[in-house]
Amino acid sequence: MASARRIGTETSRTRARLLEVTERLMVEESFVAVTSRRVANEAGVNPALVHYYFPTLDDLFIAVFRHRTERLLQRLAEDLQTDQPLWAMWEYNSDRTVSALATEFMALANHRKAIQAEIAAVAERIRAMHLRALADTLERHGIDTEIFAPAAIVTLMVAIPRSIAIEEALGMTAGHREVRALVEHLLERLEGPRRKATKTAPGMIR
Amino acid sequence: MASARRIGTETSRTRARLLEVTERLMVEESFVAVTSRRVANEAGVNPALVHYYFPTLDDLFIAVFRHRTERLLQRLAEDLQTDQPLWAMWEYNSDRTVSALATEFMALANHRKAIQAEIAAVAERIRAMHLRALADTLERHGIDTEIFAPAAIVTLMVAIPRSIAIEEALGMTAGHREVRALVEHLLERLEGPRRKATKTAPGMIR
DNA sequence: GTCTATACTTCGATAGAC
DNA sequence: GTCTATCGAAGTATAGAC
Repeated sequence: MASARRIGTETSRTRARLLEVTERLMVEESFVAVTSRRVANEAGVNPALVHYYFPTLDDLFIAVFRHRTERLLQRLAEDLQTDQPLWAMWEYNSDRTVSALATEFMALANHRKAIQAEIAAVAERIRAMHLRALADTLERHGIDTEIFAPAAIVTLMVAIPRSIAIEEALGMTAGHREVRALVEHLLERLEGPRRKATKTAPGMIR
Repeated sequence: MASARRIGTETSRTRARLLEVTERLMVEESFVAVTSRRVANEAGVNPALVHYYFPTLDDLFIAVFRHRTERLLQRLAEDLQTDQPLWAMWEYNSDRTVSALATEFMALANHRKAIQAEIAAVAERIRAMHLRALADTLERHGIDTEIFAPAAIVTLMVAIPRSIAIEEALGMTAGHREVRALVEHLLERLEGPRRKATKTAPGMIR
């Protein structure tokens, strides 16, 4: 019997609030801002309570990651089951909250190895989902998949909006409008104009 | 008279060593690993000495940034003065040390506002250099600059290798080879095969 | 479920001796 | 130029009262 330490239930409202606060801190500031004291203050509770629900900070970070990931994977799976998977990827990854969180978690993984494996696994899983949704799309549109390999397209649909988001957070703007115009021009040529009412999610870049 | 605190000279060998160690820590671990104690240990000196050369950690980070930036801007300026500026941008940004440092400094800027302005300014300056070098290249090659705007191309030449570098640090590999092949195929069509002996700098990704 | 109290660690920074 | 010594702040984490 190692430890009889108590841990709060997963359905607690307070626990949910701690997750919210942590995620917000990561998006608005950085993962460095996430400390048990800071999270507790923002949530209006005592610091010790953070450790009651999440024994270590790694536990807290991983809980936030899983909580977010579940919702996102679900939404993404639905989005990809249309005839415009490329448009869906592009919009999904252009969501400001999505890209900001992804960036912070990747930076976090650089110095918390316990988290690295989990993040990489989910990222690869998302990439696989993307690839599957794109499997026949390119051939159907008569693309030379020798050069424009599906794996390359998928990687670009993530890489481009993520880099742009990072630069925007820094206050840079040069070239962003032009890149978006270029990509969307190509998407239109491939999949036609974006149909579906783009319910601009909160956190959308523009 | 606010403070008569002493500060070490800029030509000191110890100071240079502290800069080296800090940069290495940022590349190999993360900016979070940079503490006065850690830097001092790695450099084999006393922690107080770090504060002798760099009164605050912000001073240290900014010194590293400027030191690196000077060398890189110089190298970049030379590289761009050829007839293969796109190839030069691509290789420059594919340098592992360059992209890792850029990423860390951007993450650092997220929670040290004193540093944000300086980083953004240099980043915009580099982008402007890129743009200038590319000004006539695209038209000369008969590219439709209405769609393939120079600003978009430049942004992509930075965004793509940087995102790939971040993913690689995480242990991801999917799609990277294919993206490189695609981009380099397009670069060949535009500027011909890469000439110049690519003196693969230390830190090059592959 | 929440808080008080507290142990322990690490960090940034400074004064002053050598 | 470098080190010893030290302060105060902030961090993680735990035990135990309520």
